[in-house]
Amino acid sequence: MSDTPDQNSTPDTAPQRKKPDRFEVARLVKLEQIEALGHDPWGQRFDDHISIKDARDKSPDENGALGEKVRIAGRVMTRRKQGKLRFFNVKDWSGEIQLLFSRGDLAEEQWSLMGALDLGDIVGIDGFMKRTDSGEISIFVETLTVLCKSLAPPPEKFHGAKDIELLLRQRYIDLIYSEGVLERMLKRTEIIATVRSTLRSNGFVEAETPVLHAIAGGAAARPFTTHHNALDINLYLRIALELHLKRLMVGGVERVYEIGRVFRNEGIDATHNPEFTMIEIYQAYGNYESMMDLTEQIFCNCVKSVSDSMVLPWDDKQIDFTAPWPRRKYGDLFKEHAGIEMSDQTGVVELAKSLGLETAGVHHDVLVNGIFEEKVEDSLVGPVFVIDYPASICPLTKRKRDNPDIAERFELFIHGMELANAYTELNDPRLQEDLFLTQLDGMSEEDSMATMDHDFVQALKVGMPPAGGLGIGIDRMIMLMTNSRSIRDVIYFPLLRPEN
RNA sequence: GCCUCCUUAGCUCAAUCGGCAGAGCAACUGACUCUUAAUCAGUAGGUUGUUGGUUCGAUUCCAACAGGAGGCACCA
Repeated sequence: MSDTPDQNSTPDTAPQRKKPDRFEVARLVKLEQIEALGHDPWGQRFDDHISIKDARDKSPDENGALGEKVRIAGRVMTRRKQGKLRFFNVKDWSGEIQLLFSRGDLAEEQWSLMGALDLGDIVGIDGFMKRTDSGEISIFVETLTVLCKSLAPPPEKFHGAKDIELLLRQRYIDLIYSEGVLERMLKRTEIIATVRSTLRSNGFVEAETPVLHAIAGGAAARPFTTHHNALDINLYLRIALELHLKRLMVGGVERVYEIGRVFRNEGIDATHNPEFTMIEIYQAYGNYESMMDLTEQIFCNCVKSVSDSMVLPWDDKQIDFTAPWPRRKYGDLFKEHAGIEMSDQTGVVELAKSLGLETAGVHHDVLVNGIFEEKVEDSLVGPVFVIDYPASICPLTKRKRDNPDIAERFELFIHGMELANAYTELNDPRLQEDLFLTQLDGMSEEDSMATMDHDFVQALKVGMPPAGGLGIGIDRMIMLMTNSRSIRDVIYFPLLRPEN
């Protein structure tokens, strides 16, 4: 390797500097103008500025009046010329404000510097609060500081960028120029902070468990696989947080949760991204009913953190989060919507066939659940807890003491979407071992969670207290609380196929 | 993985029943001291996603490929 590579011998395959387009060329000219005026086009530390929102609050009330001196920083969004007056709109993450440059009042050098600004540049401003003659809250600029030259042109100023692919690939464009995108993502942060504070106030501690798993357990999903070179072993990206958190409960961490990314190698659509954020929460000496209470508390606190009302808009509908939420038995809902008892062996097979489900050699409860998903889930407006699932499809769940065919499990549904899944956790190691070995008829290995994890069984043998466990799909929860139709609206960088 | 649809200037969109590809914004040049998506006048800006095919001629028709959207399947 040479420190002074011969540029003439650069092979064609070497990465090349991208040639500036005509827009970049025009902006580079401005950049040189800024440098020629003795300014740094890339800016420096800019202390003691206030948010644009706070600046706006300092505005004088009377049109034409000059107010107090302020310092702000932000990105140039729009620009209007009116002879020797120039108006700029500048935005930071708190809001937007108009700047007013006056040729007659500004130093000649400053006027030239302003002339080298482009849409998208980031500027620091010292000036006086002012209301213009038409009443617009503005800053009458005294000193302009260039903080960052933008070399790429912004999207169309009125319609903005509309191309979904562009907005997702260049999410920063979406954040800057699409109405409400940044605000929505900041709400996400606020909601997750509220989840944490709610759990903290209930005595839960946060843990970090491995992302790389030797056995991808705790849920039914196809995992991503990877390889560790030094150990020469294949590993899986986790599909759930469950089994490690339960090991922690064995270890005496009595109230524990993790907010973490999990990975499932499945299809992508409005409610599925290959990597998504889950929270799983475990409470020793609780059960699924205590987890329902906790679920309500978490959701309600989160709603309060982003809204004044417990009723949030959802498309042309609404969601009323006011607790308590109904708790409906799986079997009752099944009978209500399917018209038959779920214990009706022949009836279930006939109904499954009429719905086009494969029935040959398929376990009764698998058919029941297939029918439930077809006939019931979409009609669950909620919020509603569906409780008491068929035990055979719940291999990590404690059975009801008086009925081993029913598992103490609930799922939370809102507008047909599954938001949470919770159990009274199975802590009988011998039953757990049996269930890991049980391959339900008609279920693939991936679907059945029947992956033996001897170490987890060993942990249960050491002894896990009776407990409630709860998992919530954080992205979906945020979708509901921000009226977002797609999971990609609440994830900064959803997965896209790479270009080229 | 399967089906249908989409891809035109930096952005938002037109148009071509197969015959020189057009606007607005943005850019550039001027005029304008209270404007606020859009003042006025002018200039420039295109391998119509890529590669083939049909044709005198393809941006338009056909095929393959790439990326995207919706639906199905899978899943939370």
